[in-house]
Amino acid sequence: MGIGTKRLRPRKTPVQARSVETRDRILDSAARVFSAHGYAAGTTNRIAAEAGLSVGSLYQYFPNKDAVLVELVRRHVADGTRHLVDALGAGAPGSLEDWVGLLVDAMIANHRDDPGLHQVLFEEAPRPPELLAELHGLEDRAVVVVAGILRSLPEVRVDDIDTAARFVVVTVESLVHRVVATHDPALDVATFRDELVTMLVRYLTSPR
Amino acid sequence: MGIGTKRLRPRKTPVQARSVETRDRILDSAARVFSAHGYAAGTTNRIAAEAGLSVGSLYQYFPNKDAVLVELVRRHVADGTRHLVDALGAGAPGSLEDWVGLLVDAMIANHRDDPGLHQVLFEEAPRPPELLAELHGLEDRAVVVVAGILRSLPEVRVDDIDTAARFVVVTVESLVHRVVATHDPALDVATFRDELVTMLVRYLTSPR
Amino acid sequence: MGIGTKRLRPRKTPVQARSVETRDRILDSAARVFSAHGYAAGTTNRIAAEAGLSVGSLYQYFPNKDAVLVELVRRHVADGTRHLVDALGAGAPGSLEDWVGLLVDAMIANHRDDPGLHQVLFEEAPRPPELLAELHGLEDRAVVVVAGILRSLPEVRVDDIDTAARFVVVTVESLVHRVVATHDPALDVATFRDELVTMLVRYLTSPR
Amino acid sequence: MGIGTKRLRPRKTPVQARSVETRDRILDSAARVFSAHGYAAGTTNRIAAEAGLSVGSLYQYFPNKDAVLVELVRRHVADGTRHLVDALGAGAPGSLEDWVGLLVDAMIANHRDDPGLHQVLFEEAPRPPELLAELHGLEDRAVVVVAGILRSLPEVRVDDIDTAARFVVVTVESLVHRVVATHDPALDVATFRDELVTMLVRYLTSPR
DNA sequence: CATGAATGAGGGTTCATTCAT
DNA sequence: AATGAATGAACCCTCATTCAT
Repeated sequence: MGIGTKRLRPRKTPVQARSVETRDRILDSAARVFSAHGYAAGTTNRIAAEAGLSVGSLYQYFPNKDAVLVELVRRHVADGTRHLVDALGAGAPGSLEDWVGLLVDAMIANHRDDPGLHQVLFEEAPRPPELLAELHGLEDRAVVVVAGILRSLPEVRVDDIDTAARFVVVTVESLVHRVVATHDPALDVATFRDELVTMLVRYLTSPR
Repeated sequence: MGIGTKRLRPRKTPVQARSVETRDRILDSAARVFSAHGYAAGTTNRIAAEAGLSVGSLYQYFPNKDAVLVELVRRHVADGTRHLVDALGAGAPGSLEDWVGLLVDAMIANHRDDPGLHQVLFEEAPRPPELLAELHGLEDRAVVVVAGILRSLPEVRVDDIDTAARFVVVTVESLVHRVVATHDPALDVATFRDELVTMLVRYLTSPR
Repeated sequence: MGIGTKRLRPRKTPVQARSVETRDRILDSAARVFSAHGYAAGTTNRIAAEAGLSVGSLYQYFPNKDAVLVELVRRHVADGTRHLVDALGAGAPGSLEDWVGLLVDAMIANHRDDPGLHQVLFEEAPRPPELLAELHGLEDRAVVVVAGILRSLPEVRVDDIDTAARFVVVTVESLVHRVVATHDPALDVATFRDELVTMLVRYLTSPR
Repeated sequence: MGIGTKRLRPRKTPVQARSVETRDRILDSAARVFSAHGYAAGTTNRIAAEAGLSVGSLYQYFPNKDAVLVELVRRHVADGTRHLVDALGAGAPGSLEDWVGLLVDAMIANHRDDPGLHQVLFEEAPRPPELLAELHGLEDRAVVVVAGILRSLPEVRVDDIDTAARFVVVTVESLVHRVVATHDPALDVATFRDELVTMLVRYLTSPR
């Protein structure tokens, strides 16, 4: 399901430690190369060279260029998820504002790691359907978590918590992406963060 | 002014009706081709063929592929601006909610024309600095307009109207883009629109 | 003979004054364009534009680009011949050294008119066989003239006057071309001229 | 040094025997193709095909078409230099006439290898400034060598040996080029050679 | 497993030439 | 005669992918 297509499945399931390490090295250099040169100019030769390998070797770990991309996205998403889980799962922050702040900060952190790479991965590069499906799945999980939190907070007053949760997730993701990726000189990240938190809190607590 | 670089300036300034028409036909087919195949696969030959011309003719109207793209963006932006001006300038809608609704609807209309094209134009394709500058200029103008409206409405309560105006503009743009471009099965456009309006109204009117 | 090929014959024999004038205008601009941009970058469109015409009109006076080139060479050669005839036919200069000086100076004058054009015409551009034949014919005529002069001068002592005459013609042409066309910083034209005259005089007068 | 521009530097410095061989094969076929078709019609595809390779391979050894040309010129010049050094360095030929004959013969040999190629290389094709500079350097070195020889010969009587040496070098080069490259039916190479030697000897030995 | 030379389809772009007006 | 838009073959070059070693 999803990633089952033969075209994108890794050629070998890495069981030996050495293989895993090489695979990761390739992904790391792919990240650097894409981030620095963009998707189109991120050639497989460049990636291999950056990893200290020959192209041939790269093709023993990934069936084609897109597979590298997909794996990169997957890794990036996993990192993001970990950021979020770590942040939200750390303890009971108390107020809604605290929760929302946590959410926004985690998302910002996630994008800040490497804005260039993020832009390539989520805008410039072609995203095969299996990737989109996976991203939607991730969004769904995030919505579930957020909905759970919202339900636990008495100050939250919305008609439909699930809808609100999804809207919050999408909003945070889109806006953070927009602000970190675009280098908008008119928008300072700190004040942006505060306005975003304010907006979301008001959205979730205003009386009908 | 703006895109003054020789590299991207249209090759002939069309004065005769025939030329203008051909130019537009090229842009129309470019829109269709980019939308259907993406930027990289949208070859100049394909665009020309789709327009019922030969490549050579395309290059009599545009100095290179990127210039076609730039012109397309510019046309798209002009359309969007017209949408907005028409909507906001039509009359005095009265309440803040009406105004915000107008803004959101205009933006949705703008994206709905051709979501695929929008995605190519603003994400996938390379955007030369001139274009980015122009887009920032557009955003600035929108912020000025919105700030003017906010200032005229007594129910608006924010610390800094300019910051709020920019935040509103960016939010509407980003979220509408996200929802219309991405085919998120879990997000219905109608309810999304209502939630967005609600959120913005609350953001702008809640007591501090 | 020679220029009889259909491919290069001018499309119309210009009988009306207007036509002749336009033809010349085209050749003039071709000269300017070739000289400034080289043969490859001297496009027919550029030539026509420089002449204040459309490409279509150019093709009513010349069947193709090469025909323009050929005509240009022919004109250039005719000018050169006139230079030479004027110089050598002016009167009786007397000594061999005077004659040789005249020959060399005429050749230098001929090249100096437009070194860039000369280089394009005689090096860079493709020279169809009919052109080569014509140039050889020109050389032959020059050899005859020079041989006549040599024969009339008592100080000339060579075994075979015809061979010597041809050798002189070729030498003058080649060396002048070389020095004027190439911008050799180590070779001053004035001293070069003197050395050349000296060399030729010695060649023609030394005792066996 | 010399051709330092990135644009023309060979793509890989060949260290393995295989690579060197392929590189040479490409240059050889480039020589054949340029010689037969001229520069403009000597397409990279044709060159690659003639070498039994695909275009892609050609571009692994040379960054662009001009780089092939430059390398060809350099090789040609190196061959010529070797010809000359071998000839002049072989021993003490004795008389001035012997020396001059050696020089002329070496130059003829150099051009005879492939007259067509020579014409393309030094006339038709675009010569980047780096190349011109290098050629001037070569000329300078030749002038130094010739001047040294002239100085050692008592029969030489000229005012300025350096000027004379340069004049001799330029003359030999230009005339040999002219005669070998042009297929002048009226000029037999053997008699041309004798006349040239005669002329130079007289130039260098006649009493003032 | 690794290497890197080789492949070749395909892309952007130019320009001599034609032809409808 | 003149125009200039239109044509399209041909060019240079790139890069994902393969394969002999």
